Amino acid sequence: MALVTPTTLPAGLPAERTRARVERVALDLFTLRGFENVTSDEVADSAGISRRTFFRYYATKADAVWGDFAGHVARLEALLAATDPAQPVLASVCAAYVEVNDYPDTELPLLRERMRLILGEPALLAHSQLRFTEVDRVVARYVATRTAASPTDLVPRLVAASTRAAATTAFEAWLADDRSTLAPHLHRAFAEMGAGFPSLRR
Amino acid sequence: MALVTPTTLPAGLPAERTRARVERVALDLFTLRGFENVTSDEVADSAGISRRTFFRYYATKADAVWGDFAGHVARLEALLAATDPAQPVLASVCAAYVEVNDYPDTELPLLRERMRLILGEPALLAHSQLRFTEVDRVVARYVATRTAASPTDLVPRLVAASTRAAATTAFEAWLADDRSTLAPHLHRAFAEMGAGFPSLRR
DNA sequence: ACGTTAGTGACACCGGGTGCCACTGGCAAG
DNA sequence: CTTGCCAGTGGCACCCGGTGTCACTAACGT
Repeated sequence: MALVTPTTLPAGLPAERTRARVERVALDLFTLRGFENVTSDEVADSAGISRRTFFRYYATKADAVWGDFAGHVARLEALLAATDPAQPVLASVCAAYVEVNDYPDTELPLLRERMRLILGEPALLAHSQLRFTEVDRVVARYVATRTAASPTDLVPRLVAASTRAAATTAFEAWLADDRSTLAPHLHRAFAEMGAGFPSLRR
Repeated sequence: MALVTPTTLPAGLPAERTRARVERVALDLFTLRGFENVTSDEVADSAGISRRTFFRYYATKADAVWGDFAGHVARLEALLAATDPAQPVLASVCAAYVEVNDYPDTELPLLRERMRLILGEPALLAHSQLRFTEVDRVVARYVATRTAASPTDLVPRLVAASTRAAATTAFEAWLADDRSTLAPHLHRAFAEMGAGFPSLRR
């Protein structure tokens, strides 16, 4: 059959890096021709798997874009859990956001491609709401424990929702400028918000 | 045929209140059995129109839940445009949010049903992101003009995203307590955020 | 009486997503 | 080695949301 990368897989066990390959193919196709203009059939074919198998890997066409987002959320949760209790709550959340998004340089192009799709393609933007809800729950839980409140109370939810909004906005600003790095935008957004938007007190 | 509310419509001109009837039927069915468990066929049938016509009224099954949201956004925009320039920017945005959501008591049950669906049903929550983006653009434009910035700059976007996050959180808190009114939650959320979350400075 | 026009419903079609089943290969037990 | 189990796969049929097309019908102006 194939010498290096088999296009047709053996029907029995899957190749080890199938997921990674599918995600690369999906990202490239979506970036090239737009999320809505690429059918899941095409992605599956290009990755050398059947449509049925594609939907066993990813519950949704959109999910193929997100990579290991559950791991991302888990990392954030771990960072929050390991926070110094002496640090103010809001600062802890912002710091955790910054740290969890501190990717090595080699992964930055991939991250850009991913986020450009997620924030730029309407269908993916809509889907993102569902994914970000997981983040919000983690943050709200943390704030709740730190302030002896319930995760469903207004303040924990509010902190979760607004820090996430700030992070998303920072991402947009980052994407808008190809030469910039993410961290400064995150810091600026969090600083602005944490100080009650001092730059427009008039 | 029917004496009061014809189930089958004349093929020529539509009944005047068709849209209103469809929306009521849709809201009730979705609330009763869940958004995903009701097909657009059922909604159309129950409203006495064909599926095709349903999708001419609403681009999406989800859109049937939103009523005249474009009008809502337009009202918000008008409120912002009519704001006293002496008032601080952030305060103007918050005040506009409060005022545009000041519904008469008679419409409150409807609003609750609507928002409970939108924030509670995953598919509708995802869809909401697309609708809320319209709001964000309006708010960002206003902040941009007030601060002599571009609507795509970080601060205008940030203000839009975070005030909207605060408003959404207030809605959630309102929905969680059947006996409460919306305005106090909005005020609390905006006050918390505008002051940089003073309740967790530790 | 006539053509125009807006709105309607029926039909066929596409694409995302799912349930079901048959198959294939690896692996452990005999 | 053979047998049987098992996870992962692909094919198929199906459901549902959404769209393009077309024929029809009622209201309206001329």
